[in-house]
Parts: sequence; C-alpha cells; structure tokens
Amino acid sequence: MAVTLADVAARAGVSSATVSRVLNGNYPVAGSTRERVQRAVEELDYVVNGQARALAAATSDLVGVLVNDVADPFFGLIASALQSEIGAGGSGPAGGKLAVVCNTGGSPEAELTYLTLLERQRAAGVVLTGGAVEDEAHTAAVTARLARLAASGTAVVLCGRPPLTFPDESPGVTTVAFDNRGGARRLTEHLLSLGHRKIGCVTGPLERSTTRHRLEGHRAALAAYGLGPRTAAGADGTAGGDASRLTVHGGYDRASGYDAALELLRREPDVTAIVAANDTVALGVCAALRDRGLNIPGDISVAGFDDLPFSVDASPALTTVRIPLQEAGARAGRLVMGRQSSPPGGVATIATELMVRASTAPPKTRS
Amino acid sequence: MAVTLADVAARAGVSSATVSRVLNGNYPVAGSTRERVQRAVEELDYVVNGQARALAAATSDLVGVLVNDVADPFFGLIASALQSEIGAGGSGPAGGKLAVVCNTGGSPEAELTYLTLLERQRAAGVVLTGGAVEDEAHTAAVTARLARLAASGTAVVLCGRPPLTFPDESPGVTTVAFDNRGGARRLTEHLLSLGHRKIGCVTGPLERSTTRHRLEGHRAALAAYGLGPRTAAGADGTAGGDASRLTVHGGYDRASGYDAALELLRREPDVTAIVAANDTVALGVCAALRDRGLNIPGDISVAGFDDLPFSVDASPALTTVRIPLQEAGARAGRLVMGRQSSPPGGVATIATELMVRASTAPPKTRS
DNA sequence: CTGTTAGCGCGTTCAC
DNA sequence: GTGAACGCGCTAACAG
Repeated sequence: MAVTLADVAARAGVSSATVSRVLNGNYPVAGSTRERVQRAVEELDYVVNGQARALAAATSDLVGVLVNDVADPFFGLIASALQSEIGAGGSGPAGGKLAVVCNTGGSPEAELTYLTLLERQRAAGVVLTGGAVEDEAHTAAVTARLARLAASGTAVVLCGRPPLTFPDESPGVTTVAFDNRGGARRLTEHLLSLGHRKIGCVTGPLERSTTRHRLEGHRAALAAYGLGPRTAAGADGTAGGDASRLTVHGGYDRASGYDAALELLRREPDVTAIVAANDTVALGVCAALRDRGLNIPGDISVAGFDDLPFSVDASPALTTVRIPLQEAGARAGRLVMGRQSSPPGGVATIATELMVRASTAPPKTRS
Repeated sequence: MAVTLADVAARAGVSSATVSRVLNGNYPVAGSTRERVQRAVEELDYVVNGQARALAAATSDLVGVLVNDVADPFFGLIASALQSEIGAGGSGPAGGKLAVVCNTGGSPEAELTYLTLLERQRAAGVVLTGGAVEDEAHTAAVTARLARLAASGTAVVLCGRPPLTFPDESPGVTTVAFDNRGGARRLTEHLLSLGHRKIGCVTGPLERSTTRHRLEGHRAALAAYGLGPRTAAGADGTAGGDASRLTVHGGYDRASGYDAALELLRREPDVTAIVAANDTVALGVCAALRDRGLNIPGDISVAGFDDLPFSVDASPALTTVRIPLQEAGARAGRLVMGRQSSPPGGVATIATELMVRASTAPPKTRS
C-alpha cells in the first residue's frame, strides 16, 4: 500500500541504503545520485516510516508533556511555549519533535498510565508539569518510573513541580520549579501592609504540592506579623487557629472559588481580604462577593495567583502573582531537547512577581 | 539496555511468540504458561516497544490533533474532551491512544509540516480543529494530504472547520462543523431587536473560514433589517457601505479587540453596540471602552462568541454565542476512533446557542 | 562514493 | 497449545 524505501530505490536505480543516506544527509553522496533519488522521492510522494526509523536507529520523535488540565490556560501557556521550542529546529537530530500532550486530569493513576505509554513509545523526553500529588506511594512510583526512563536515555524534566529525590545518584532529571512560596508570601505581605488582618485563604486541592507551598508562604507572612495560629491545634491546619478557620480548600476551578467565598463569609463575616488558589478561583470568589452585594475592593479585597492573561481584564483588574509560564515552558523545552545545560544542582527556580492591580485596597474603616 | 520480549521468554522458559500471545491476549494460551510469563514480565519490568509493535502489526497508538493555539481555552476545551475520549478504553485495540497535540499557530506551513510528521508516524488518526485558512493553494495542499492519509488508513476528522470537497469519491473524511453563521445571525438579530442600528463588528483574521462565516451571519441579519451595504462597492466588504465601515479585522487575541474598539469609535463615535470575533476579543473591547469612560451596556453593548468559561465571570457578564466545544471534541474523538459511525453525508453540524447576559441592553436614547 | 548484509523488537504465519 | 521462521521498513556496519 504505502511507498517504501525500496520502492524509491528501485525507481532511482540505486540501493535502499543510498536512499537512506540521501534522506538523512549524514553521509557523502554524489550530486547526480542525490538528485535522482530526490526526484524519485517527489514522484512517488514518499514519506519515511517514523516507526521503522525509530526502531532501527533507536531514536524517537516524541516528547511527552503531562499536564493536569489542557483546558486550563496555565498549562496551555506552558505547553505552547514548550512545543514551539521542541517543534522548531527543522528536521535535524535536535529538532522537529512532536509534543504528546497528555491530560492527566490530576489523577495519579492517569499519570502513571501515561508514563507507561510514553515508555512504550521510547519517548525522547518527558516533561511533567504542574503541581504534584503528594502521596507517598505515588511519589515513590513516579520516582521509580522516571529513574528508569532517565536510565534508558529519555530526558526527564519537571516543570512547576518540586524536585524529586532519587535513591541513586542523580539520574539527570532536571527541574524548573516555581517560587510559589515566595510569591504567596509577598502577596499576603502586600495585604498585611495595606492594613488587612482578617485574610481569608481559598486554597487548591489539599494533596497538591503547589497548594502546600502557597499556603506555607501565606502563613509565613502571617506569622511574621504575629498572626500565626492561635492554638496548638491550629498548627496542623485542621482546627483551632484563625489561620485554619480562615482557610478553605477547594479545586482549581471557578466554582470552587465561588463556593469557598460563601463559606468564608459564613465562617467569618468580618473578613476583609481573600487570597485565592489561582486567578480562575479568584474570579469565582469575585462573582460570589458581587452576588452578595459586596464591592471589590471597597468592601473586600481579592487576589489571585499566576497572572493568566484574563486577569488584567477582570473588573476590577486582579492583583495577583505573576509566574512567567511561557519562559518556564520554553526553558523546559530546551532542557528536554538538551539544547540548554542543566542548572547547577539540577534545579532552576523561576522567580515570581507580585502584580498589584485594582482588586486590592486598604480595608474599609469601621464606621 | 532495555529488556525485550526475548528476555522475558528466556526468563519464563518459553518462546517469544508465546510471550507475545500472552501480552496481546488474542490467542489461546495455557493458564500455567500464562502465569509464568506474566510473572517474568513483572520481575523484569518489561514494557513493550511500541515502535516495534507498530512496525510489525502496522498499527499506531498516535492520534494527531492540530490546533491553532493550545493556550486558547477554545482549543483546550476541544482537545481535553477529545483526549479523554481516545485515551480511555483501556489498552484494547480501540483505546489507549496518545493524543499528539500540534500547535500550528494558525500558520498554513506549520499545518502541512505537522501533517507530514504525523504521516511519518503512520498516525491512527488526525483531527484538524478550528477555522481553516481559506487560501486556494493551501486548501488544495491540505486536501491532497488528507486524501492520502485517509487512503492509507488514517482516520481523518475535521472539527470546527468547514467540510472539504475531495476530487474522488468520499475518502471517509468526516466533519464536525459549528453553525457559526447561524449563531452570528441570531446574535446580531438580538442586538437589532433591542433597537441597535449602528453595530460595530470586530472580526478575526480575514483569511479564516470562521471569520467569514460569522461575518456572513452578521450581515445576513443586517440585510434582513434593511441595513445591508449602502453602495455597490460595499458588497465586497472593502469600501462604501456602513457594513464595511463598521467592520474591523483583527486577531483572536485581547489586544486586537482593544485596538479595534478604539478604531471603531474613531470611525463611528455613534456606534451603540459591538459584536466581537470571540469572547477573548470581546474582553479587549470592553477594556478599551472602559478606558474611554464608556459604560457597558449603558453607553454601548458588547457581545462575544464561543461562551468560554470566563465569559460568565466578566463584568458585566458577556452576552455571547455558546458552542458546545466539549461535546464537539468528544464527538470528534469518537469519530476518529471509529467508535461512532459517520453522520450522513459525512458532516455533522453542531448547533450554537445565543446566551443573553448583562453586556447587551437597548441603546441609550438620545437626550 | 555505493551496494550488501545484518539486525532493531515484535507479530504472525506455519508446522509440530 | 507451542516453537521456529519470516518479514515489517529502515539504519548501520561492513566491504568494495
């Protein structure tokens, strides 16, 4: 059915090896022969069989990119930048890879399933993006899988998730981490410096590393202002202190933000500011507050995280913490392609930046 | 380096053929033998080589998904639904495929390049999403490529782009089209029925099919109200009539909407409503109007298209035209997997729905 | 410079 | 039920 190398060879009156050499260009071939071969390729509309090539040469054109949610611009931006980085570079050995975007939906099982599928395909590289699920068994499973992949020559890059510790010496897994903790801390400090003292916190899923880091930053800022958990029980975040009473866990979607805001108002009507898990959640929070007839930031301040493109368009424009997602994605792409050397220690931390906009203001003074 | 079938066979004390049979389960194997093999697989952490399997069995686990912009939720939503549809179904012959999301950036060259790459990989299926570039040469090139892919057994599905006409009899390319024209028409009719007569139109890139269809719907509504182009020259949309003076072409991004809105106000300060190319553009339009001190919808109404998740959160909530993107993506996924039969004529048109929200209202009466 | 010869790892006949 | 042998389409050593 399909045209093969042998067909082209026959048409051009040469051996299949010669055709292969012309195609790959890594070997001297006479000009006239080359032209004849190229003409035959054109005439027959020949397209190399990537699988056969991969099998024979033990290489792959595939780079797997695991994301928690393709529909979320957070991942879209990373994937987009990453993909244009690895897809460029023409057809050379270090370019023209195909990005296989795998949507895990945040499910640990899906994550492992995809890693298996990618291992099957002998992928040239694998990039894991976004917060990790912090379950001990799962982390161990992922670590083992990645170690094996790395050992078999697959480039492994973590982007937006904390570095993993491997039992053996570093198997060459590099990490592009986000400074979630620092960003969250600066954000809460901003609110504190405006005069807020009752600051609600709507976080993401409990088990995600991103959630934990942002929450830690938030609490560190509070602690620095002497607003730590008031009771011992509060230290674990389950009961007791202000910090836990003012914290609501939810998902990374808008609906979670909406519900969480209502819950916060119920728990503590005097809350004067709310920091959200991310910008999407912040929009949900804003919607809930508006529905309650509250003015932002007049009655209550709201802040997001990530600085997704739509944040500047919200009204009021959202105060948030900017993560340079495209830069991070591009860097991850370069790392997985081996076009950039691994940072010292294998971990590059991407700085975050506080973006103060219109959704935060000093708290209303009691009348 | 990597463990192969033969290794497993040796460990289990059987032939590699038997291991293959156990793995694929399509053949009778004695229970005891099967267990022994499975144990060997576990112990050796064996993972099949997808490329070798693909080469031998002439099948592929890859489904290509071409999108214009991964970072745009429009495509993210389609890709997400599509991917969960093809990735599910376990490891059977009709399941467990990997979605290769290819970001063309709207570039015709990139589109063709990716089609070549996918053809190389002998992809099981290819889905082209989003508006097509309406250039004659490019359309011909894509048509030829798709015909060849389809002929060689690759399932080809068009999602959100108009059906293609093939020279030969239908090569089994199915299309999931959006009723952009009808949606745009109903949207403009909504504005007309509110009393608007000077309706600005911010469209997408001129050469995109989506742009043309939405513009056609818009103009059809105007024409039905006797508001067609006033001069003959206006008929081609380049000069003369109101329709063209009130139309500004741009991109599908927020900045385009911002600029276009300012341009519209300059051309026609009396404009009372603006329909945008999509929701993202509409947000840009809103931002520009706000910066000009105009109230929405008090001074001017704004409408979007697509009904992306954030539209309901904009303030005011955006009147828009809903396209059930996830359903469309899921359907495209089922079609490309052969899990759903092709609609009659090979074309399924997805209905769109007008969502009237707070950003549109009757025009201000002159005082 | 070019042709010949081996595999790459697996699925699949065909015999046993 | 199982093993041996062949071939998928291509690249990479060898020769020449």
